[in-house]
Amino acid sequence: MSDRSQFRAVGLKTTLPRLKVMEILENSGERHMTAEDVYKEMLNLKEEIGLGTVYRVLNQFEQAGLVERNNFESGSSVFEIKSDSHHDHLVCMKCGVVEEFFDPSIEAQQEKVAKMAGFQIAGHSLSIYGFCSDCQE
Amino acid sequence: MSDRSQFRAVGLKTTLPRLKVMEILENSGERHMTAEDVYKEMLNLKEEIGLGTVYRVLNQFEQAGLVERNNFESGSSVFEIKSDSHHDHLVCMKCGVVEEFFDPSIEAQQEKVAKMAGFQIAGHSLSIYGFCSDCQE
DNA sequence: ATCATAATGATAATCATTATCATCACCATT
DNA sequence: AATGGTGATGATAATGATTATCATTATGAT
Ligand SMILES: [Mn+2]
Ligand SMILES: [Mn+2]
Ligand SMILES: [Zn+2]
Ligand SMILES: [Zn+2]
Repeated sequence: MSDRSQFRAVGLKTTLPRLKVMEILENSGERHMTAEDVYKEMLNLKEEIGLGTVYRVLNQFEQAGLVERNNFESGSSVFEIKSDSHHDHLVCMKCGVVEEFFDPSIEAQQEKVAKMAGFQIAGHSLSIYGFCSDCQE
Repeated sequence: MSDRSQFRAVGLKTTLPRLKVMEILENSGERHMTAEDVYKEMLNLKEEIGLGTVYRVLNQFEQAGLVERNNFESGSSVFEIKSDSHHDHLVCMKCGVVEEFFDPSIEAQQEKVAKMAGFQIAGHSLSIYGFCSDCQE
């Protein structure tokens, strides 16, 4: 479906800033961008936008379930288009590259752990920090 | 060993602020405190200290391996005395209670995932968010 | 085309945290 | 025990990320 109809579906007006932010998230090589990243890319593309609008729009997209926020220990949130399938992350502490993975047995064990503790799971965040193959030694 | 000798072992002078911060981390019921939490508790106990000093000292303790920092998605870091054994966390999204767990099979799977991706693991952060047994319905 | 309403952007404000720096306290040495 | 060099402290200002405000503007239903 088009961004236009996506927006309509979640009750957000179709505006140029929203279209542009979504377009950047979809087309930029980076799958995990900070608000600042999006803003700078916007300027690159000669688009006018306020940084505050980028933050506001990203929050709305998150609320609406269109994007996902992740907090790697970098000080600022990163956003990515929300896909139908869940995944967790491997983060390189040198070059910053982020790899995604999904491990069914880890997911299953989390359920068990939560049940054991009497917790009703709403979500989880698993980030493995280390050095990617290009950044060792 | 005493805090005094712990400090000496990592090259930190034994000062009143450091002793007090460590004491609060050891004796407060809360196992996961923000810098602000520590600061307020300090004031409760009628101790003079600057908030900046709390931040500084907590960072030094972290650097020295005496305390551990965790970033639950709350906006501010929480600190706890570093224990010899690693653990991960279950965080209640309503009352904020934090439970700790250790699951060997999850730990082992993480190693496999990292190996598969060519990553050399340095650490990881797993937080399960949900509702504790007291906060459901 | 009109118009109520939602959205934008410039700006100020907030929040957590860190940097500065003059003063002070710890502790090895005398 | 007194001294002195160096590390530590606390008041304050600064920073970085993010959010709030609000007058102006754009959207979309009519
Ligand atoms: Mn991802
Ligand atoms: Mn813990
Ligand atoms: Zn790397
Ligand atoms: Zn609870």
